Amino acid sequence: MAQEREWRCGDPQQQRKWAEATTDALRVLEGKWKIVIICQLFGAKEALRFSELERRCEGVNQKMLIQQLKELEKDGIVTRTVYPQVPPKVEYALTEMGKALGPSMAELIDWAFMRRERMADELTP
Amino acid sequence: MAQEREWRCGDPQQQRKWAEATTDALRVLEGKWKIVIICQLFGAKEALRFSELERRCEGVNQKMLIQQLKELEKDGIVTRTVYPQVPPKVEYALTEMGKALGPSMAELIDWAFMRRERMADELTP
DNA sequence: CGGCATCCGGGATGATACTG
DNA sequence: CAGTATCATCCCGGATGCCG
Repeated sequence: MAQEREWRCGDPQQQRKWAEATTDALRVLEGKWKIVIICQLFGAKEALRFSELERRCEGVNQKMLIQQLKELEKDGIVTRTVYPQVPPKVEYALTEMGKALGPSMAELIDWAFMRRERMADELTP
Repeated sequence: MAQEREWRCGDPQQQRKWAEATTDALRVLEGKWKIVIICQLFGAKEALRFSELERRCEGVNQKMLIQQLKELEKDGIVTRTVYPQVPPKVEYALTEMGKALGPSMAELIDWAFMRRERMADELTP
């Protein structure tokens, strides 16, 4: 949308260039749980507590979740807000840069549903 | 688009349901190079030779590329075509399921460009 | 020469117990 | 509740060899 897909041309030189750009940017999303985390934060439409995030990212463990959240925070994708109270409360939300991933995540979630439907179809033809 | 984003509602029960669906589907994209591979195949608009793919996925090594391609093939995302000739020629292309990831990958690539621009802006304000 | 397999070291990931 | 610490495991990367 923003780029009008001007990058999708046949010029090898140009392709090499955006290949580099994407590889570089995708490095931020590297890590087993990052896309899952972002999808969940995006779908929730609001900040999520650590425990809630942990519940939604099925199969993740505390250590990994914390680590990946730290990296996402460092890369400017999520914000971490601490509420000084007992019991402790920490919320995570998407930054502007993180929210900009929204369209992509939305399409990804649609794909997930489409895929699940097709998988179900194959079992009952 | 396909789902009209009907999944993006406030109902906790519903959210838990699609959280599970997405987590499950995203497992297919798990692996350090899979999204990069798909992005490159999508951007190329055509089948790519192994060596060409290797060149475009900057930083990958043969072993990893082969492994990830095998998993993607097993999960029905890419097809592998062998041309019996010397020197050997093997081409990889997206399946229908793989092409369905197009919109998401396109948005992802746009995000990559947007991010690169913003990173450059921060260095020269 | 291009595509692919195998062996091994190091770093990422996971399971569990523990703390403020 | 939200982390930290420790140790086991597995994925990843580099090097090397094979085969048409």
